[in-house]
Amino acid sequence: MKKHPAEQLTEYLAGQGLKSTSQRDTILKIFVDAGRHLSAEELYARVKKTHPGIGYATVYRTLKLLAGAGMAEERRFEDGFTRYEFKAAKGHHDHLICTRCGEIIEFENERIEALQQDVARKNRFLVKSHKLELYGLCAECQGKR
Amino acid sequence: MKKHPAEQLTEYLAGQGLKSTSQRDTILKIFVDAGRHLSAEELYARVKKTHPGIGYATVYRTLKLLAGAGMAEERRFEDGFTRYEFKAAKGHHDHLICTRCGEIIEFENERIEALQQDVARKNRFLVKSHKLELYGLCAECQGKR
DNA sequence: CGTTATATTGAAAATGGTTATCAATATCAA
DNA sequence: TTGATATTGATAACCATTTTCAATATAACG
Repeated sequence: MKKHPAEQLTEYLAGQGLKSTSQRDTILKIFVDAGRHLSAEELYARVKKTHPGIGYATVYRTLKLLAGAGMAEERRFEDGFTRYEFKAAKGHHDHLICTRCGEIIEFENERIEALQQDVARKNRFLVKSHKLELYGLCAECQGKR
Repeated sequence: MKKHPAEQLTEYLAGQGLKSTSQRDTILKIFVDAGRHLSAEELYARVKKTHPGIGYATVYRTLKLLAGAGMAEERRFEDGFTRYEFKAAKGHHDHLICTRCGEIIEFENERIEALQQDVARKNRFLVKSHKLELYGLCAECQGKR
């Protein structure tokens, strides 16, 4: 049975001998509700609106914590920004990134994954993870000049 | 007729109304000779050995310049380091990256590229560039614990 | 319940890679 | 040569992210 993110976090903290705090719960909730691909700064901005008392560092720390707990993934896109993505139980996926408006579209393609394994095999390489990003213009932005 | 990198750079500089300098020539030569995937810091270290007078900033600036000239490509890998890759006339390729020893193996696979286009088409996305990186252990490192 | 050891917090300082500043210098067209 | 200007080296500035540290909150224990 799948648990709420909040419970997941609580269990993780207990298991690690760490403590539950209202800040962590708050940040997690806002992170999950916000959708995906948030930078620490963006998340902090959202947190600040309803919880002005929470500090910048705590947002950063919590994001790292969530990554450690396997609940968030840290991603560096080619534009230089590091963003975090909430990691539900859903499978691996890759990204289409619009370089004009910043939109990020997710996709998965198991044939590509299979071919990646072929490549790895030929190089006697053991793949642990991968990253595939296609940069260009989304449908919207192709019309604009 | 293909030109030496040095000539390429000279032509680019002249075309842009910029000036040729011994520092730029030196840095370019060392960059090209060094192989690929150098960080600015690594390149600076090599430059310093034979040309202690050349400054840190000049290495950074020259790398940016080369990127602007289309002679180098800036790449951010997931480990957080930005590296530059000398860009010869050779086609696009992707990377296998060993997370233990840092080795970087290049590969190309046109079937993967074709599938990427399929994905893009389905999303009405116009791909300008892409990045595919497989992280894991190289043959060497799989043996070690 | 209080107590207590210790994890966490917020604010601010520190860090690390990269870029900007600036006076001195080199380049190149005239 | 000269002169306008691009470039350089040293250093300060930047900016996102981390670390530090004293104050505070948490959770286990008595």
